[in-house]
Amino acid sequence: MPELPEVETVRFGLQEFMPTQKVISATCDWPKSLAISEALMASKLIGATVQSVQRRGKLIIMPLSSGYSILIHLKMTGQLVYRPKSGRGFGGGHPNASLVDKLPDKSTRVIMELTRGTLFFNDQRKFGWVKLEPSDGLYQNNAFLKKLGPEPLEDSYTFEQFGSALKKRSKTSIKAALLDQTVLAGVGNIYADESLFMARIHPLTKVGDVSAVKLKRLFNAVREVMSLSISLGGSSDRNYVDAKGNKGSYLKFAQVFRKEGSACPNCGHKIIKIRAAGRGTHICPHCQKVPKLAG
DNA sequence: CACTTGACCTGTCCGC
DNA sequence: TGCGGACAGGTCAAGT
Repeated sequence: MPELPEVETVRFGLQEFMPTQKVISATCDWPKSLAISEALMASKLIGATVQSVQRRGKLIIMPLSSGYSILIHLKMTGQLVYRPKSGRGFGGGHPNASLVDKLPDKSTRVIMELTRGTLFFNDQRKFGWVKLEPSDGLYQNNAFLKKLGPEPLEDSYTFEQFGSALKKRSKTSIKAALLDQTVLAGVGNIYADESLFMARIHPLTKVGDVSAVKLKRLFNAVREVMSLSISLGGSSDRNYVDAKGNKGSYLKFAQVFRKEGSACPNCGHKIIKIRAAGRGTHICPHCQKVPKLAG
């Protein structure tokens, strides 16, 4: 579930704590979660200082003084939670003191000791990972970053970029195209469903059959939905929390996601759940209709 | 090449 | 109450 708004919320939280801290040690309970060789860890991670916390799509990037960058993908159930050493940072009164104090727990995969605190990478389903790659040329050399589409919330992102990326995917469903990280970066299942509802487009509509008016609506909807979610701290279903262990509140405002059986806020018809692009998909069958095929 | 499906995992929920 | 199976969803590999 961590999609762009959740990852951005995590990044924002970590940015407060991580820069200028030195990595003292890194240990893991599941080798795939910390995919860094012993030699690289010893020479480029331990003793290096974190310079900043960045995000590209759903990926967290932390450049180090060693010339390497820590890359972290949360995939579905990943959490990055920071705990300061006692007497600093959050203070005794912060609302998730109990959650943070319980770490590590059985889903903790990586523990990174820092100068002034500890970073926990928790990941119930073990799909996420922490890697280390050279900062120089990272965006050209990393296979994932190299083909990642534009950042939808950048001011420089245009409808023309959105439209031309979609032209190459005209035979696939609009939902599959939105989830394709090479079309645009950061949209996952929640925001795909929410923005398709906002734009009144059925998720199984072929990209080539979506009218120009609706495509423009969708372009705006993606940005609106994700901006709103960032302002609400993201979406917390089961697992997601931010760097301080706080949940996000966006799902309270969701119109269709996980709302099957309840009334559509636009027309009152019942929201239903279908399958599209291999994923559970939530629509209002009255507001979102597949266009009738000609002939 | 365009596109879809299965694998990677664990925890939860549902039906019997 | 226990057990099997479906499901959750980001990305890559493998398949059509």
